[in-house]
Amino acid sequence: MNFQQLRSVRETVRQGFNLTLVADALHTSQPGVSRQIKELEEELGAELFVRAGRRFLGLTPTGEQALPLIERLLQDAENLRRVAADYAAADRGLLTVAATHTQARYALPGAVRDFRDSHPGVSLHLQQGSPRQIAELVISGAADLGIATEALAEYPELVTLPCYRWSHVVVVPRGHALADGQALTLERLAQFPLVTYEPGYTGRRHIDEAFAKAGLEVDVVLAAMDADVIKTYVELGIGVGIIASVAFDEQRDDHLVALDARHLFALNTTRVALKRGSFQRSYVHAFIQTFAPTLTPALIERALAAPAGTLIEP
Amino acid sequence: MNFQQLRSVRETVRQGFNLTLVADALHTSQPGVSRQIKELEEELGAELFVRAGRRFLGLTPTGEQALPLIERLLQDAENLRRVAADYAAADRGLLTVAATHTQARYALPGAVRDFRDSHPGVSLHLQQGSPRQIAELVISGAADLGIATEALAEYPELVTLPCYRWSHVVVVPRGHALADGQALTLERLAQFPLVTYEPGYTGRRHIDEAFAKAGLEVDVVLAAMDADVIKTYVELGIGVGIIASVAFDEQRDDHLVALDARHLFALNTTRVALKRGSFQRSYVHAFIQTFAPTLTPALIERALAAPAGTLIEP
DNA sequence: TATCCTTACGGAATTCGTAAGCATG
DNA sequence: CATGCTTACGAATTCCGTAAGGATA
Repeated sequence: MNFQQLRSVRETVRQGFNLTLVADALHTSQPGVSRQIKELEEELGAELFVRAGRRFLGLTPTGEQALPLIERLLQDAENLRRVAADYAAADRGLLTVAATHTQARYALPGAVRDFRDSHPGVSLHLQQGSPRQIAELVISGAADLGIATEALAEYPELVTLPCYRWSHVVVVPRGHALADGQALTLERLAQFPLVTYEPGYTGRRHIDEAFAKAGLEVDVVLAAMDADVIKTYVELGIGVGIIASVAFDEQRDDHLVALDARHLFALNTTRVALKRGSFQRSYVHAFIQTFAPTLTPALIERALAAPAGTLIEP
Repeated sequence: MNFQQLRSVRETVRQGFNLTLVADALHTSQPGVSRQIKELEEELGAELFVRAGRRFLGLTPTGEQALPLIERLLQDAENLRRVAADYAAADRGLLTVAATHTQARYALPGAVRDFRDSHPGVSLHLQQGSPRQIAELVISGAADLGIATEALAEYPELVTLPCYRWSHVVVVPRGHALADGQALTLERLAQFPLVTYEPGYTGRRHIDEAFAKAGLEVDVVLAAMDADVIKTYVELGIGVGIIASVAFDEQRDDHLVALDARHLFALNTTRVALKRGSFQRSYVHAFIQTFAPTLTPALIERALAAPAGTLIEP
């Protein structure tokens, strides 16, 4: 039994049981992968994969039970490397953060600046994507941590912890009818065409839920993945914008007016996600605590070690 | 990184940092072990062992943190083999039970007979030893499970579960002064020379505690590791015996009289011990449930997966 | 017939044990 | 000077990629 065999098995599942893709992903030859799997199965004395002739179709019951062990073996091998790397040079390395546009653009800059000052030896990579892409990046190990408001908590492979809560604001051009000082209600809002986030992004779910609960039909004339795009179209008069409050900047956005909307839409919680069972290097802890001071290393380590389903929060 | 390197590290710790002993234990050459460790340290970029010149003295902080990961890696490799073996031939294999003499002689025979009938393909090895030896056998992997009344719960590497409770009896030759029908008390007992178990065996702790609590000095003229020896000397008139109630057989021991002593000494709990984090083959679960029907596979698996310190009992 | 896995083969790299060397209590 | 780890070296094994083969949708 060796790690290359285990990697081949894990990657075969990840790549949907296509050994050719596995070989590409592992930067090796396809017959090599074929051999790795065959030799592991021979050593174990049991087949891990269901085959139809020469095609791989899925996992056998043995494979189903073996896969979590294989995942943990490879995770622990990675953890071991991290432990050593952390002792060898605690303040040098690579930190890959996966975040949504909103986080990367509005929430992270402060933490990134502070972290770069305190950890000049760590090179920081910022990956952007949808919440689900972020989750996959963290699960696959391509990113050390993910930050998003949606979806992350749905993945049992991830440990998520709350960073901060925020609400939406409504943005309109100066002089817009909604900016008349009267109370903002869902009913009034629903009378205008709206410009807001794509479904699955940045609290869009809470927006839809609020209107649905009030029995209101709304006209979303334009949906975008980030607040910059939304604000641009609001400035053009296309409709009324609904964006995260952090995404509004009094000075930069002085053509617009922001109207508090926390009484209209449920509060959102932005969460950080780490791969369950992973060991995190000290600078990863440092970064998270810079971003969300309540998330101490001890708390995070406890959450990482807990089995799926356990609730550990500050 | 490969498993042989990890095995070398684990064994080096187990063998007290003597590579020559490690080589023997792993059935390889001493320079081989030396190389495995060196290459792993080179790959990790950190030293795991503290050296004084050419001698190994102990673990570095890196090594201290790495060791639990290495242990779990090797355990999971073993677990993977067991999963596969169980699917390949669930009813064939080797079951090694480590137990004290008392358990092996008086408690286990029924379970062993039933298990042999139901699992003819499993060859059963019975290892005997002191509770601490039993614990070490299970921790090292030389035994699948351990059964004893003492000490097992002290090892964080083990998961222990209660099998049954029992009390002591006092045994005397027929016609002995204590067999006069009057109530048995610690005070009366303390007037006679005693023959009982060695310290650390079969509830001896509760015997000592009872006398100590009553402020009584006792004269243990002979201590033995098993009830057969004790009974033999009681028959010879050397003293009054205190043994586990299961160890008294009305018919076989008809030269002796057993006097109930459950009001004198605290109840004892015999426990089964498994290595924490291990996967157990189905016949191991079958054996345990034959011995202690309350210990279901689901319960045991939950206990095995729990971190040290968690209490999971029926 | 294109896709996908297995088998065959040969060179390269790795592995491992023996023998010799060296430091230390 | 005996113990215990490292280094050196050569043989054996293992590993891996290329090329060819066979099954299936």
